Amino acid sequence: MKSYYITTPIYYVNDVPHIGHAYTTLACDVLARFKRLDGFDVFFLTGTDEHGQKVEKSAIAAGMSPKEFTDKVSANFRALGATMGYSNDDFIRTTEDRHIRSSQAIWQAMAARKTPLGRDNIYLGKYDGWYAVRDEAYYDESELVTGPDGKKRAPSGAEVEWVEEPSYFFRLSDWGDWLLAFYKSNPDAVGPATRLNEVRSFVEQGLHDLSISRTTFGWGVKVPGDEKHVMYVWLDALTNYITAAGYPDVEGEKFRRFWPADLHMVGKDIVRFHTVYWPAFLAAAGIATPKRVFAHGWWTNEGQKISKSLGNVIDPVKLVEKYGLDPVRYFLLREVSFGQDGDFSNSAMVRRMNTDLANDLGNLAQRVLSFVAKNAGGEVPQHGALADADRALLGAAGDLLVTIRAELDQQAFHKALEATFAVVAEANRYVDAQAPWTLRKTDPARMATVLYVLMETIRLIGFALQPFMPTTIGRLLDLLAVGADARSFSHWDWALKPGTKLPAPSGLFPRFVEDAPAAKG
RNA sequence: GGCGGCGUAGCUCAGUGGUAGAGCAGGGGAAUCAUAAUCCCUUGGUCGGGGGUUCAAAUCCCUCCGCCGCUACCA
Repeated sequence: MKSYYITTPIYYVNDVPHIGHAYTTLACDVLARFKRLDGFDVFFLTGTDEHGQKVEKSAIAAGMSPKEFTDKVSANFRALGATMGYSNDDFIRTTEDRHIRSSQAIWQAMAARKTPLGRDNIYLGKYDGWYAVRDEAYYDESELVTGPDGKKRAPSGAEVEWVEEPSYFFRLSDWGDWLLAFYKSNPDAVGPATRLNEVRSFVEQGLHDLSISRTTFGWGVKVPGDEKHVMYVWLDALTNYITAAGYPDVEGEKFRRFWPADLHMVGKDIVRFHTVYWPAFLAAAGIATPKRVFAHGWWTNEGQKISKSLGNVIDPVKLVEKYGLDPVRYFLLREVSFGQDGDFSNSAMVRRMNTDLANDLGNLAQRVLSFVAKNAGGEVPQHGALADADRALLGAAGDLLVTIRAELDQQAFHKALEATFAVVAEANRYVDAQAPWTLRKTDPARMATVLYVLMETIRLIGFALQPFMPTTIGRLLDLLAVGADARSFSHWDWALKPGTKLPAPSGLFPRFVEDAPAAKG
């Protein structure tokens, strides 16, 4: 059985879950569900990133130990998973023992090996720079401004001071040529293509060595052999992807089956960590690199950039409460070309719900199924010989699997949905052209064939949409009396059996009607 | 500043040399199985401005204008 390993980033516990987190994991969930239906042995991973100075400080501020704090906030992300219907197979936390072992192991593997230029991958140096205590951040000399009092200040206005601390470094500067060769021989390693261009030009500028340890705080993975240091959060965080695959047990069945990962899904803000640092870390440790990293875009809210200070953060839980889970899942992956930025607006959401889901798909199912219930005895109709129009429609529906498989392998969710809804539209045209309400009087046998063709088409549409809207489509397949054991793509060509008793039809995608503006007073 | 991308119908976008396209929105009609849903027809663009190459350019080249992304160690 072919394997498929897909990951979300691990989410930083200092954040409150928002639409961005929900979106990334949703995209992975759809791919994971699709691959399972398509016969793959899927490993779908998400989790939380729990180390670092900010977490330590937040815990103190909340009057908790870091462990208590992270237990609490990590649970918020698990809760989001339940709300959104995610099907992840594992949920990793970087504070787990398995991950600490794994992080220390990759450090040692990197330390034991040489760069392409024959030098040590890791060396002890000192990390220095202009540090703003207020901002808890380092600034480059070029960013600083000197005030009238002669003091250097950060762009934020905070005073900076020159600080030095001992730090281990990763000799990233030796890996530039290797990375460029990597991109060249693996053009699919980074998507969309525009991100690959950016990353390549970044690497072409030349790479600096990377500080990979800190001594100024303690909430992290201890550096093996020098416990005054904790590992740089990104090295720790990225390593989660191999931890969950069983690292350092590289001979284990799980690691051999799932590593290298098929896809790391990320937001566009963390492309560099995943396409420069991560491959370099892995190569330095002698571990295979992931097959693909895909970066999606950001959402705006009613045309406005989303920010905490504007107070327009989108809470996915509220969206689901208002519009329902499956419509939200559909909208997020249909509305924008995946990889691009997109805008969330109430009007666009409602338009998708009512036009695509209620009018086109929901009404197609309803008009066909209720017609069958009333005029075909409430069972799968017995079909006769197929006419050209029948074969055309069934052919279009049958082709969907090949189409959406190809689109989803390129993370083109919107195109997969577009292709599927083109068949929905074709089916609606077919209903009008065949007019079963007329055939009922003139040619009942032909009517039965038409209804059968429509039911089969709806079954295939449902199959294609299962990963996107699992709950509602599950109900649709129930209405078609497709057994739970007959819904994987190995049953794509399976056909409905005439005479099968059908349950009473019921609506699947209600129209969304805005609440009437509440009368004041 | 450097590198890259974008600017096509009211809106969102497809279209990389050969008589301008889709969806939604707008207008008209048909049908009546259905969640007043569906189906058909239709209005609408000097393809950001200018110049050039070519028998022919949204599509190639130059230039100008506007917008956006990246340009390192916060997750």
